[in-house]
Amino acid sequence: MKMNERKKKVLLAIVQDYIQTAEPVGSRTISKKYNLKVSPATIRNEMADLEEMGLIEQPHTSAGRIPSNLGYRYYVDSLMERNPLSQNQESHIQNELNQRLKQMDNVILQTSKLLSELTQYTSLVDSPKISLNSIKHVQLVPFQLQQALVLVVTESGGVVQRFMPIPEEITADDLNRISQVLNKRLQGKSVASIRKDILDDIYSELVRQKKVINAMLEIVEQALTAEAENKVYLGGTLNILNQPEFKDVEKIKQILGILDEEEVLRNLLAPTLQSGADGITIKIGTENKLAGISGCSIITATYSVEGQQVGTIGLLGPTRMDYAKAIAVIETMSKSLSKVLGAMYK
Amino acid sequence: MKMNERKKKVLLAIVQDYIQTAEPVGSRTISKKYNLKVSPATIRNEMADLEEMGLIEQPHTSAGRIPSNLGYRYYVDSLMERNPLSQNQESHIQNELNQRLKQMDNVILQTSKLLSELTQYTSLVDSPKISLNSIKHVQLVPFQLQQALVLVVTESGGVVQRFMPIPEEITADDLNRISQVLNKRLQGKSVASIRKDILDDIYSELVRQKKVINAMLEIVEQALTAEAENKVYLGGTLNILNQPEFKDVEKIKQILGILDEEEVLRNLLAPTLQSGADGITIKIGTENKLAGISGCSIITATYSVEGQQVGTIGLLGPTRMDYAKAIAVIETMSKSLSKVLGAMYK
DNA sequence: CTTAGCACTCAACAGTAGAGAGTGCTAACA
DNA sequence: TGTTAGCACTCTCTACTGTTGAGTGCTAAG
Repeated sequence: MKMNERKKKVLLAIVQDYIQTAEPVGSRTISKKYNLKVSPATIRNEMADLEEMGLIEQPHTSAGRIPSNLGYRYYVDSLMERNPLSQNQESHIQNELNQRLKQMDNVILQTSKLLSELTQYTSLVDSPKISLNSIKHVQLVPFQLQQALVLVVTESGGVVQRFMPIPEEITADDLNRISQVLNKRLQGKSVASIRKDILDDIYSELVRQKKVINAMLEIVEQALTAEAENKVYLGGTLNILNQPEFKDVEKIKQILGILDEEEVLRNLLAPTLQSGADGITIKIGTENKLAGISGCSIITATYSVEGQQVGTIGLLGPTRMDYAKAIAVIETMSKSLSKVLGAMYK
Repeated sequence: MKMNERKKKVLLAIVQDYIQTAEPVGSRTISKKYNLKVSPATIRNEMADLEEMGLIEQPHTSAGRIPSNLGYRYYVDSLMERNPLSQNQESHIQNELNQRLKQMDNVILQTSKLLSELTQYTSLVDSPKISLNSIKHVQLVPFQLQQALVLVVTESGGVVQRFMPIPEEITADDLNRISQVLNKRLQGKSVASIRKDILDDIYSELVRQKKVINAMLEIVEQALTAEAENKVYLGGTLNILNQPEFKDVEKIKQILGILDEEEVLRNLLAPTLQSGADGITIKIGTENKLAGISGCSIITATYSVEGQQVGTIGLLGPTRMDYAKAIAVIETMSKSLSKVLGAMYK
């Protein structure tokens, strides 16, 4: 069976209409609304063919047709017009983003919010994983007897804090001195690159406090690897409840359960090999391995700093989502985000 | 109409049974299951009285009875046995809590998780608001040309970070010096108590950097008041979906919408005047002003450090919640939490 | 005061009928 | 050969109906 122009038009009409209405699309509707200039009967013939090809399906005998996963795929790959947002809309996003923030956490949070607001889908954004997460500043703050707060500021602007027990005999002054030495030696180094020679240097400068230093380095290492395991921000979680396909409490439970598990989200965002030239990946329906979201699609795009991909943003919606719009928005958004972050790291 | 012993027993039976089954309770059930030793007919008479008194109601003519809000209130105030958890269970909670954590954020988070796990309701915990949120340590970290990271550690162990622009001529050494001076002068002070004389001292020590210092103090102030506006942690948000009264998507949307707004949650937790001697407040059904949760009850308890109330923990469930258990758990939990926090602040 | 008996009410369920949407097939037409 | 009108058919959806069962309120007897 070959795909001719009219078949394409019919499929396009079905997908578009179904995306809009969430109702099966009948032959008459297509004939009238999308003026194909042929009668419903002809459309029906084409639809029978399309069904045979696996691109559309019938929920039940006397219903209209809805796109199959394959149908969406064909639509996304070949039919859909991918018109990027207009200059206007694009600069609107950039402005909005610029306006909303000052701080790292905030950039990500606001990106996520903006994404979900613009699309009415659920947005996922992971925080940038700056690969060379090296140390900018280390500080030991005396807290109470035998307890200190370890502060580590990373190159990426993140701050990690941990409490740490210290021996009684260490004074506040000691802590200060240790901080200074550590700073001198560790600044700009990534944890991985802290080698024995550096350690030896440190030890020789601070003979007495070897134990404290070791304990602390352990904490620093922990902290940095923990930070590297980046957080995923969610926006518009509840938007998904507005979709008619989620009228069932069981489904709601399932999807919200998934959104509650950060680990799972991280996997969802993990960009796939086959991401298009523009870094955009689209996973349709059952293409997602995860059972609970077989009725959903996920669109992801990566964002970068200085040409290096550092994170991913994504949109989660029903399989019947407005791909054209979602893609346009996410594309613009990833660009804007890259720009903002680029400026921050200068 | 007066409340006699038998009426109380009938009401108790109705409340308990309904809490368990979520089904209207009939006269026969009560007679059989709660062996009151009188016939259903007698029970029916009593029920008619109870209904007249507004303590129970009938969803429809031929259904059993369910407790009204007033009925729950009577139950909670006069009928319910408030047996605290056994030694065993109590120490279990304390252990569990001890085991789970090291760090402040963590204490609160884990408390919230534990609460919801134990009760299967949704838990709310606000982070402790240590009233004298004074400054423990201030640090300016040079970040890039003309940008520095301001770190403020508070007495409560919180760390706040902000970026801040700095004039070009200020060097890293300058920043260090400023940090040192500020630390000397500000340590132990709450923002409110930073008076002009302290400022003058600082200015006189750092004549050249007046502008930077002012900008920075502003940031510090902002940061601390922001931290004081404490975060509310949620646990088991989805538990509420397991309750049969939330089978309706609209209701789900409403309640989850509410749980999404931190501001609202803070209000829900705000302990009320009439909190009992033990610091436990119970709001039943429409006693909550907020429309969306008129079908829910909220139990809150305060927790304290060194005798001072510093925060609130709460449980949100359907009006038909297991008050006895919820109260017992929350009571124990607030004690445990106080203990853990007390130890942390020593 | 308690209880048995009884008529009554109402929700829930299953079954049925009719309407409406949409199809597939066939035969006629261009 | 492709297109179209016509028509029988299928299936969902809704409204209506009757039935069942739980539970009540009332009355009169114990």
